[in-house]
Amino acid sequence: MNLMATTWKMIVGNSPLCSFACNKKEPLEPQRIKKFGIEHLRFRNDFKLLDKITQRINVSVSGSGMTRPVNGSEMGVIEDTDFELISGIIYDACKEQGVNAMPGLLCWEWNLTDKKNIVDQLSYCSREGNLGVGKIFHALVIKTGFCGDKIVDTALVNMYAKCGEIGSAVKVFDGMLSIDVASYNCLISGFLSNEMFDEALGLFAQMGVWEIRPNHYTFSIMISGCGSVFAINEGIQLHAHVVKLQDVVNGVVANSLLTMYCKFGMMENAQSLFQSLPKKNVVSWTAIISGLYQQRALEKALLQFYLMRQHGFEPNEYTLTMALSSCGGIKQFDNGYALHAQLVKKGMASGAFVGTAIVDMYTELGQMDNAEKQLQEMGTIASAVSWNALIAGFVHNNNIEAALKAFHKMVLNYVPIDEYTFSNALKACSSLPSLSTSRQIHCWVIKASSERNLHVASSLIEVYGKCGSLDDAEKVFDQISMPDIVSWNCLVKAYSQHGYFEKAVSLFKKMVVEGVKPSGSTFLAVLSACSHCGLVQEGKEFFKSMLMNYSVIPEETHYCCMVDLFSRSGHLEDALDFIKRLPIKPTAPIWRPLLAGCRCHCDLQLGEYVANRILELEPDDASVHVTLSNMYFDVGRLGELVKQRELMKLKEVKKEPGYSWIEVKNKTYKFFSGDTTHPQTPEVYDLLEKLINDIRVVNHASTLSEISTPHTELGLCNEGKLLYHSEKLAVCFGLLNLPAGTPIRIFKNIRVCSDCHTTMKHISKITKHEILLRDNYRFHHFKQGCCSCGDFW
DNA sequence: CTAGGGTTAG
Repeated sequence: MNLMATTWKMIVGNSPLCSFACNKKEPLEPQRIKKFGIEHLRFRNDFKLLDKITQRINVSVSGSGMTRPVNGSEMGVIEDTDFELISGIIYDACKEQGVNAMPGLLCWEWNLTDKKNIVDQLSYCSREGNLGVGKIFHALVIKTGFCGDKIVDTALVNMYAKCGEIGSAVKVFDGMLSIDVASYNCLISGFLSNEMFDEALGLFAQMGVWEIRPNHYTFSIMISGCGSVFAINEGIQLHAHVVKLQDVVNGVVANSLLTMYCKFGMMENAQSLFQSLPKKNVVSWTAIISGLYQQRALEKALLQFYLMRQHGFEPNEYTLTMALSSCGGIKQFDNGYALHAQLVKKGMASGAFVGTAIVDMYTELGQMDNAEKQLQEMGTIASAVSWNALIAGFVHNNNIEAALKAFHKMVLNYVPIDEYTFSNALKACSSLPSLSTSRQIHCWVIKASSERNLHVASSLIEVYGKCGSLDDAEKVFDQISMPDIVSWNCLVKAYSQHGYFEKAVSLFKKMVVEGVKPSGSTFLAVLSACSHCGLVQEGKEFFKSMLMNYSVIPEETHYCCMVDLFSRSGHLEDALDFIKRLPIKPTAPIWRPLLAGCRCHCDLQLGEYVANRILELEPDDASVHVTLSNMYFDVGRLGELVKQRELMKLKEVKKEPGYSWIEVKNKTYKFFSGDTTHPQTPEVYDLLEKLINDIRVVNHASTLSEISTPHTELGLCNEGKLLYHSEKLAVCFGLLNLPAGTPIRIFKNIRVCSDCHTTMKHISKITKHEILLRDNYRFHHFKQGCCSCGDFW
């Protein structure tokens, strides 16, 4: 206990929870006692099952050997000979409820007149959460006249509380003839597990009124409840309380305090409490490891794990999963392997939880082969969670094909699909992006009634946004009852990505009105819309309002967006000025949009300056040389162009992600993606043109991007630039400076003049227009003339 | 009647 005794006294003195010890009132009033009989009888009408059973129970009329249906006044008077009959009925009812193996019921050795047996059965129902059977036993309790017995009634309270029928628990509790601390504990625990913290607190305070002293059970329950609902004040008061009543300080209470502080994130308190524990057990160690783990203090968690082992405690499944996950999180390859090896040795590696944690660890370490192998080794033990971890791993590691394959395999293996699966699979689709696959999954989502799950809905909005199906995105959004910040952001982003600045802003305003505070991502979306629409003034105002009106602190990405806003619109000096006045040291990603702006607006001098700044920060960045070489090409300085290309090649070779591939008819062609306006191999052009229907555009590590029809779109690209154009074919990359993963659109028969392919605006217009006109992905055929120069729009 | 605890998604 790290606080001074006086502090505790102070807290105790002020605590409303500490009143019980001094607040003496009358014991139970007589009315309460009278009431109880009626209360219990009322249950008969409350429960269908109870009715059913009372109808079916025949009671022999004493001495006559005849039976007739029981009536109300005879409740509770059953003769011994009827118990076998009742047992049979209960057995049948249990079977109806799908309970085949009620312990004790099958062996028929128990006696229904035995109170202990009934209590045992009720506790069994509590543990299993089997309300139906519990109610049958309640009926039996009434029949046998055990109601009114303190222990039986307490067991009933417990049963209803644990089965989630808290109202009935309260009823039984209110009807109890005499109440002791155990009954209170059961109901308090029931309130807490049904998320009724205030009621639990009230009941706890009420104990004092009846002069019932809380015991260590009570404290454990209450303290753990405080931890779950983040009731810091109450928790500390209870701690004070426990210190005051030294007789209740035991290991269990101390452990619950420990856990509570961990849940509050008050790790210093937890640590000092932990140090002061004379007898630490596995629970204490687990609590502290878990606390550190949840604070994402993974090194510390791992250290604690090793300390635990040094102190001779055997780690269990729980500690092991946390240890594995920590190794993954902080990329401790060696420790991860060592743990895995030990687990294999102990035969624990294929356990459901530990096994999944191993899968997850390998995905975090980027070793998807090992992750997949582990999943295979788990065989049928592998749960939906294990599969989800694998799929998410593939998505994170940008292997979309493998992610979808794993999803498919999951389905083939009859692993139940859940909301995590949907979310992961949709994420994979949005990386392609593939509208047809997304729609298929959406159907599935609807069938599984998961469309209101926030994660799934947001994934759907995202994927429809990526595919350009803004109507669908909006429809999904409208179905959400309580959209949260992420769902809002997805929708704002969808509109922003497609250049609907006004719509994005009106959504922004709407979310503010509806009381959702915009986040960094919201501003990113809005700023990027400004940037692509050339709205410099609006962008500047939004940027200003971030911190001033919404207290969102701008981050690197926002700075990039602002630089892009200035650069794209030709305000190169403003961009430079903005960078120079940043509160942080400018990074390469902040400089890059300015370099792109220099190219578009033909400022070679500034371009060279910016290029050097980027190369200072990231000497291996080949794309800088690509841009520079193109700029030299533009002004005809071929000597320098060649120099840059040489530099570029040297670096690109080292940096594989600098390449993309185009796969045509199973042949793969490499091309440069650093700057997509860079001339490609003529061979690639020819094939593109000839085999447009077969095109597969592939980027970076992924090996497959599905193109379902020639007019759907997919692909990944950094910058929205015209990749290639001719009279017959134009491939536009992305929607202008959008993140990797933005769709590539393929247009046929577009006439574009050869000058304007460098201007961003025109592509944005093509894209926007195409989307506006899109009707089941039909092409839009452009008229004669250039959209940029010919004032087509 | 009581304490503890892990893995997956937007």
